[in-house]
Amino acid sequence: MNKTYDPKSFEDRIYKKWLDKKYFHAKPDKNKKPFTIVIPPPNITGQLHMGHALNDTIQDAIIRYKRMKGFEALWLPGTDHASIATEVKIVEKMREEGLSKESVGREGFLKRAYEWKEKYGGRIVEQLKKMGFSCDWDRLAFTMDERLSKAVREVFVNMYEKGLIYQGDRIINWCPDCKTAISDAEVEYETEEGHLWYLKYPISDSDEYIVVATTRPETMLGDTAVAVNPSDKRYSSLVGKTVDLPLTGRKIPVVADRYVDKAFGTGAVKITPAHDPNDFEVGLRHDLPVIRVMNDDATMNENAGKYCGLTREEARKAIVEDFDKLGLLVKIEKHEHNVGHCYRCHNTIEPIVSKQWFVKMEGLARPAIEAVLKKDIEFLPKRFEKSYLHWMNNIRDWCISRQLWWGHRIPVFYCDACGYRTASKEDISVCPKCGKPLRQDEDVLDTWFSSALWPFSTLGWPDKTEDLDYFYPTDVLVTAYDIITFWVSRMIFSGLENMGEKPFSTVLIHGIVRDALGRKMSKSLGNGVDPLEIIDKYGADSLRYSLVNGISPGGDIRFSEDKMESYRNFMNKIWNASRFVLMNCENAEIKDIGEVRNLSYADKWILFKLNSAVGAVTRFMDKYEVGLAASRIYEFIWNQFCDWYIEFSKTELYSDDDEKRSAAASVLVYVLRETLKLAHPIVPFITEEIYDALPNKDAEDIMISPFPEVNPKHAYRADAAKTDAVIELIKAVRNLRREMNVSQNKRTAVYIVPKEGKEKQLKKMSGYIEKLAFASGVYFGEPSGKNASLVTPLGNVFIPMGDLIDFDKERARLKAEIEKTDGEIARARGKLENKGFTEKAPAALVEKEREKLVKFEELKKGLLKSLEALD
RNA sequence: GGGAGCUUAGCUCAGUUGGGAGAGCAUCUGCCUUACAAGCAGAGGGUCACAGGUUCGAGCCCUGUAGCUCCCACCA
Repeated sequence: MNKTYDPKSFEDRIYKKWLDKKYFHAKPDKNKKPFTIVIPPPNITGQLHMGHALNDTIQDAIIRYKRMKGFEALWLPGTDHASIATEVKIVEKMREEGLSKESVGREGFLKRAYEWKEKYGGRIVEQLKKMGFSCDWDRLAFTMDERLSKAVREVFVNMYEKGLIYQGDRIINWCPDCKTAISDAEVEYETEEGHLWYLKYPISDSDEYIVVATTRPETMLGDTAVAVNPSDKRYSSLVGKTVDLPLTGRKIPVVADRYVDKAFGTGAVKITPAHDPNDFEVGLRHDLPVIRVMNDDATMNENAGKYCGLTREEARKAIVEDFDKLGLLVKIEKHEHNVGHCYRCHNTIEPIVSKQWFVKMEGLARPAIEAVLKKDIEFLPKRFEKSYLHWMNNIRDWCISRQLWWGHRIPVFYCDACGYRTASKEDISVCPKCGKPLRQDEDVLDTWFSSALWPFSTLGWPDKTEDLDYFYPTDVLVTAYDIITFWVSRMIFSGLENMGEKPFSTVLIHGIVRDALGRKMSKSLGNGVDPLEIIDKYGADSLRYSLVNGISPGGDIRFSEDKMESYRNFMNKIWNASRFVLMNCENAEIKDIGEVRNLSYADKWILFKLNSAVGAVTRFMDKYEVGLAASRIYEFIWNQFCDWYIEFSKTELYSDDDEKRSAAASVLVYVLRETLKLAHPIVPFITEEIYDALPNKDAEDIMISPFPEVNPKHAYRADAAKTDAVIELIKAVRNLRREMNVSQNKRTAVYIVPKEGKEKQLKKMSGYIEKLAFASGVYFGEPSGKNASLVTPLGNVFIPMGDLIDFDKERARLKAEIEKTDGEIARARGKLENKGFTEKAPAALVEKEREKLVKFEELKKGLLKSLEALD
């Protein structure tokens, strides 16, 4: 083995081995229980980023754990066509070549899009493999695969026929740059410094005016009413009258509507149903006409009269100037407000009335809410249920049509000749009514429409497949909190509606990966970190460990290279501990753990500690607490196995006694093997590489070995406690030496006067004490002369240090110890004198406190004696 | 405007049924001890945001306050 951990020398080789042996492939097996995860499909636009690395490391840890636990574990991978995101990128690229969508046409565009998919979809899969993820690549899915597209059409047509999908003229969020509708969830609001214009609208046939306040003067050309609050006395006389809308020559009514806030602006609002969502609602209530004054590119249209052709910004300027000229501009105030932006291109959204397809949400939301309320589906951590429920409870119909080309084309066919319209699972070209040619809807579906079906479309639905029967519903869905509404909620109602069954039982939420300063990683900031570069530098296992160690569900994590180094060091620690074990296997007979006789205290100690680590890690993994499992493994490997057991074992390994050597080496091999298995779900490469070199393997490869179980034969609680006490003694001696400024390479004799009944264990473990407390020898009995001394639960310890010792220093140290002990005694007494405590606290706790008091009183006695001995 | 979360060592964060405050990194000191200097041994460092309350006992439960973060809504 190499002297240091060198991941590049084995990671790719090991991944290839797993692939060759088909270990990732799952198939229905009646003798095993299924465990299924579907991957949140990465977009084909991008490459692997830290968010994927985190998300998928959690999933891989869970799926590998379940696989080792004997489940038929399926992790189903795939990619998302990401309709708008991809289309934006392709258009950008075409623009660089001097091309446009129009110039290449729909077919030419789609050809390019599929080429893009081949190139980038393939790249991201390769990147996932670099991370060591155990996805079943035989089932790699893509949202626009023929199979998945079939599911999309099935769902669309079914819902269309049930009346759950309808087409309507409604106000939607329009992105003038992407030239498509987007859903409410795709709008991001940002606070902007704007203005509030106060405009005079003359009341018809009078000298009166009503003043309205608006942030969007250019939309006044589409005004079809002025609204005031019904209870607003200032305006009650005007309700029912009309105003002469300036610049247009139209007369529009003054209406009363509760939506108007009396306190804002002038308490009078201009109503533009075609360009404002609230106004649209008001318009419906009062049956107002809808006048669109803008084109799809946000320039003014023919309804804008002389302003036709201007951009919205130019029109605003011109209209305000014209109002001013007419003496109708009252004032302009600064006004901070929120403006919607497209989540893809970041241009300002224009609310526009347009004909779009919608999913009727009310009936779909109800069972989706129920499923969570009755705990059919559980969120981890629970608090995210609230935001899910809040969203579901306030849901509005989902706009699913997009004026794009890249995506699932809406399967609705129109006959222009006879007006026939139908949704069809198959492409049809001739009108069944009149025989004339049919025209398919030009639009495509929202990208989330297909990802909503992911948990079952990837398993073969709508066909009744064996996979679907066996693996659905899936078990846990792992995702960041930022797509709960986009994706998780839509999978839930889609699963319930189409499968009649929830898509998963648990939603495990994690946070997002931030940079070292806590900022979101983003392209514009340029603070993103490429996981592949990190893998290149530190290895995939180090990266995986750094991402999950210590995380808690729902929490964000910060990424820094400092952390990377410490986890790389941990990998190196595992590597070297293993190297030590393997080196010592060479001249000792390795027996199965059940065959080893005469286990030492240290052996029993580590076997006991292993058991409790296995128990804890299992409990954590069962609760999907990967972060806690990782920390527990770290602690066991470094602080127990390496720091203590390996050091203990050296006294046996370097002895002449074959049997002792064999026992120690056998325990080392066993504990290492079980530890590697414990860690394998998180750090698969290094554990596989080492396992391969191990004698006494329990499987062909670690990946398919059984996960460690608590071994009931190793319940050595009492023996472990004895070793713990010796460890405490060793630490006390080290501490004392250090305080006395004894150099580490200077050995000192250690004398022990054991307490009643402690002599046997101390004698048995004196070799450990000698080695680990830097002793020249361990002797029993009290040495003559003056010494530095310690009072420990096992007995009094004396260290004669001759001229080295600084008696004043030792006196001061003992006095400080005594003072500390006095504090402890006072604390324990105080507690025990408190009747409330002795009467109400659990008896065991009170007893424990009594024991402590006795212990500290004895300690003080011993310390006083030591102090006296110095005089 | 509504909701959620956070505030613990210099930094990043754990702390799961309330019973003597933890880790990693950083800092300081000493060690090339034949697995590992990507290491070993030791040390310093915290009124657990603040104020009340419940309790024999609160980092943990309740109420309030302050600061920060995020989500939802989008009053023109």
